[in-house]
Amino acid sequence: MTIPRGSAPSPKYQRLAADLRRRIEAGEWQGGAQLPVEGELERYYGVARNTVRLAVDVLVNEGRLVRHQGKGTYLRQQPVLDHQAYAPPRVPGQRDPLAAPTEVYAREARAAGRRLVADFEMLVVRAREDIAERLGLAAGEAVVVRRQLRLTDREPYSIEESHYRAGLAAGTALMEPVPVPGGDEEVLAALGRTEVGGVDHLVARMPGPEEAAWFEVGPGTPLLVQTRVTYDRRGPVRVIETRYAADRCRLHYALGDLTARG
Amino acid sequence: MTIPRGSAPSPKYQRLAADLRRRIEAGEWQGGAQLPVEGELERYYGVARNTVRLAVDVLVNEGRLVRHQGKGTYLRQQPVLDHQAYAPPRVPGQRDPLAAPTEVYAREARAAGRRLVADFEMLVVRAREDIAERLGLAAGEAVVVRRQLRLTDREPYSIEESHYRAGLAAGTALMEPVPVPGGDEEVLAALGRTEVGGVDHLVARMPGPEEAAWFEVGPGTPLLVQTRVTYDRRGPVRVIETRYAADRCRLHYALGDLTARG
DNA sequence: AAGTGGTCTAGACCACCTT
DNA sequence: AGGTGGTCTAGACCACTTA
Repeated sequence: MTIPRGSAPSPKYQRLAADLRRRIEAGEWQGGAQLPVEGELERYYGVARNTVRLAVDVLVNEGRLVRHQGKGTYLRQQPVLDHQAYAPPRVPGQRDPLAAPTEVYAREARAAGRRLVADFEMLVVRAREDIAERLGLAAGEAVVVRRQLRLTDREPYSIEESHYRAGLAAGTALMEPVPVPGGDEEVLAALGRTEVGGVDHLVARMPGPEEAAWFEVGPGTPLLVQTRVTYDRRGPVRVIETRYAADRCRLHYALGDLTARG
Repeated sequence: MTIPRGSAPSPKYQRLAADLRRRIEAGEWQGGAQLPVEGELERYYGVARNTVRLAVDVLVNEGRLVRHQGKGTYLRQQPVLDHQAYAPPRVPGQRDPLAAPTEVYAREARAAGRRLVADFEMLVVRAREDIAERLGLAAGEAVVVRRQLRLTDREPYSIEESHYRAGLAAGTALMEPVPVPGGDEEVLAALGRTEVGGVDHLVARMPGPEEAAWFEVGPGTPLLVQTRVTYDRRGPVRVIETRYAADRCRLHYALGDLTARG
């Protein structure tokens, strides 16, 4: 047994995890480098293979390592893509859009030297309970969901879903299973329902199995979920829920008076 | 082997996890109820104990279950506490504070029927690289960190750290190891450095070992990290980094024109 | 003392990737 | 073919909680 005994946690696999964490932070392996294979760690630390795996599990769940079957265990590297979630209007009184058209994401990706593509889906479903409540609907009422699935350089990035009351979308381009060229805002404006205000709710949580599969994330990567309710004078217009793989994104909000700096 | 074979994932422990997930979602166990003990699952599904543990690991990492040594495995329940991270001024031209004094958190907790308490620490350290950059400092320059450790009903809730350039804090109440009664904003105002604008950066990530220990979270609970840089006309004033246990909080941002609704 | 989850071992075989 | 991580077993003992 060659594992350093820190003070507190006695379990062997935790001390092993702590030692690997220390070596990682000391920069022993750089970039997306491969760690020693399990057999080597087994011999080096003089423990059973399952103990090595328990230790590596800890670091995988912390988001530091990633395992690739048949290849090895690697340091994870995380290039993030920033997204401006909101900025107040530059000219007072002028309205900034509360929804970012795909073009905004594409521009942000381009600025980072990456290419963004998006798939589109339209579906009609019973509203989830929290969505119904925010739209002021009865539980189980139908909503139109317009979904954008975004990838940067083939890497899954976000799922954005706009939820509309079925009666609002009926008979408009919002029922078409294709994106509206100028963005859904254009349709809403034509309906006299221009969004002037909104509220964002932000939470982080671990993905469920379907989400983990779509985002291609294992344990150790949470989702960042942004839920925006937009309003006009008549009430709520839509709920936009956007889920991001948290290791690939950072959301920005500009606040207050920005003529200062920002 | 009594585990239902879904279609895709053949590994036994994954099918077992999927079946437990299904039973959880079907409401077989409610509230913070205890699941069958490992030995019982072992017999019921006809697998080895380690296989049961692998399956339960999956659900723990998804944040659905929590294990208590010597007691059992339980459904996790998550009462969240909402926090208004920002709202634009109600009267145009009037300034809303960009930092929420402890009193705001206390009021939000009270509204949820909980009691909030906070510990305070002041320390002088070399600035982290990203903090230095945002404050416009050279790498390794000293900063004053004023830290609020907040708990609701003894449950760890958030760690908020305000970072000030050492030269700014020198000779002021910001150097005192106690909270400023009216909030640090009062001191800044007296220095002629009233914050008028800011930018928030939001990310989610898994906690490191110290963070997991302080927040009393195991695997399956990410952190939500809010980093706010505030400005006045002369430049950046401070960086406020707030870390929340993501299962205990939800951040709100009010956007645009709120006279509409919200 | 009994019951629960936590740790650890030793070994087997499988699935995937590279050569 | 050989190496890597992935799965699974069977059994042992430890640590913590409750009665």
